[in-house]
Amino acid sequence: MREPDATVAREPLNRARVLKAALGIIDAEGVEALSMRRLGAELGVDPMAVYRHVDGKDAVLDGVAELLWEELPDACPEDGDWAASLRAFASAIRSLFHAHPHAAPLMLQRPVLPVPQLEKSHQQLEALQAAGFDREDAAEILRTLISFSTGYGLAEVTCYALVDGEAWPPPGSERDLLIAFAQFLPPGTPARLVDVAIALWAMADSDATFESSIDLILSGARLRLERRRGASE
Amino acid sequence: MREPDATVAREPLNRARVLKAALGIIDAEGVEALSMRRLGAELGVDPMAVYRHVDGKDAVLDGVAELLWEELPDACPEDGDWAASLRAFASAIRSLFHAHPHAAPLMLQRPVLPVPQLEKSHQQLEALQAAGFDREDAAEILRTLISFSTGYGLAEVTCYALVDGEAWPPPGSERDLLIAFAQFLPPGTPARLVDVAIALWAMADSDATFESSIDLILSGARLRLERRRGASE
DNA sequence: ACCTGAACACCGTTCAAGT
DNA sequence: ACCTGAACACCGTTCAAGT
Repeated sequence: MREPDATVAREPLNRARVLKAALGIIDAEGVEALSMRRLGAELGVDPMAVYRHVDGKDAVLDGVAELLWEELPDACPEDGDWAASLRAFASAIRSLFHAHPHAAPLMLQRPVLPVPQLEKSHQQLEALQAAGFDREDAAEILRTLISFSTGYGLAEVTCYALVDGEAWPPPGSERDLLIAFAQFLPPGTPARLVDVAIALWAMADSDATFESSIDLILSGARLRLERRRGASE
Repeated sequence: MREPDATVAREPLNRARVLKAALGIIDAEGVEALSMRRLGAELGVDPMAVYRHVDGKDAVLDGVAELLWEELPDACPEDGDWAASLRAFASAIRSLFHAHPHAAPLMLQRPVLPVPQLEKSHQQLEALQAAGFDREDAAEILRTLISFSTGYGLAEVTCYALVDGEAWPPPGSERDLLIAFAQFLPPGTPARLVDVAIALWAMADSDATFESSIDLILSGARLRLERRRGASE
C-alpha cells in the first residue's frame, strides 16, 4: 500500500506553484528581482529543487507568460456579437498590463507560442467566422487587435515605470506635470520637448484614446464584412 | 600648448562609441549577451574603463534605446501631407524592428523618455497642427500610431525569434509550416491550435496587414479633421 | 533513486592600491 | 589626478558526493 497523501507536512512542489511564486516576485519587485535562488527561498525550498519542476530560468519566464495569457477571460460567444467579443478581448489584454505592469511585457517577449494565447485566439477566430468573415480576414483583424492592445498596454506601463511607486498620471496641475516630467529628461532639454512628452503620454484620456482606436479597428472590420457579403451575393 | 590630437594611437573612448559597440553586440547575439565586461573586451579596453563614460549597465541600455530612436528619419514636412508623413513614421518604426530584431524591443521598455523620440514626435505633432488638428487630437492620433507600430513590430520579431537563424516565414508548403510551428508547441497540442498559430502569425501578408491597419487609423484621423473643420465654420 | 550543496564560470559594481 | 584590477556579493547551472 502506498503512503496516504493526507499528511502534507509541506505541500509538494510542482510547476504551478513555482510559476505562481515567480509571478509574485515579478509583480512585487520586477523581473530583474527574479532569480532561481530567490525563487527557492520564496518557496522555502533548496534553490536547486526548483530545477526538478522547471527546466531553467528561461522556462520559468516562459511559464509566467503562459500564466498571464491564462488569466485572460474566455470569450463568451453566446450573444453572437463578434464586435463586443473583440472589444472585451482587447480591453482584457490592456487590463492585464495594468494588473501586472512588471510581468505583462513577458507576454510579448518570450519566443514561444503560449497555448492559452492560441486557445483564446481560437475562440475569437471562431466567433468571427461564425459572423461571416473568412479565415484570412478574421486572422488579420485579430492580429491587428492584439498588436495594438499589447503595444498600447506596453506604452502605458513604461510610463508608469517612470514614476514607479508614485501615482500615474502625476496628480495636480499642469505645472506639476511639467515639473514631474522634466526630471526624467536631461537638463537643458528644450521646454517644447517636455510639452511633447506631456501631450503624448500624460495629457490625453488614456481610456478614451484606447476605446476610440478600438472603434476604428472594429469599424474597419465591419466594412470588410459588408464588402465580403456584397461580393458573395 | 596642448598636445595635438593628431596622434590617435587608440581613439579615445566616448559615450557614442560605447553605445555603438553595445548595439553591435545586441544585434549580433541578443540582449542577454551584453555585459559590461564583454563591452570592454569588444572595445579593446579595461572593462571598468567603460564606467568612465557611462553610468552603468542600465544607462547603456537606455542609451541604446536612444540610439535606435535616433535612427528614425526626420519628418520631411515640405510637401505638407500630414497623412503621408505619419505613414512614413509608422513604417520607419516597424522597419527599425526588422533591422534590429534583438535591440528594438528596448525602445519600448526602458523607463525613460528618449529625447530623439520626443524630437520626432514633435515634428509629427507640428505637421498635424499645421494641417488643422488641435493639439489634443494630434497627440491622440500619434499615440495610437506609435502604440500600434511598436506593438506590431514587436509581435513580428517575437515570431522571428521562434525560428531564430532560420528564414521567416519558414519557406515551403503549408504542410512545412505546420511542421515548423508544431515544434514550438507542447506535444499533444490539438492541431486546431497549430492552425490558429499559422493563421495568426505566418499565413497573412504581414506588410499588407500593417498597411491596411495604418489606413484605418489615418482614415479615422481624417474623419476627425473634417468634423473639427465643420464645427469651427 | 533521490536530493543536497559545493563548485564553476560567469555577472555588475565598488574601491583600495597603485602610478 | 587618473586608471587598474582585485574583491564583493551576487548570478544560472552542473554534478559529484552523499543518503
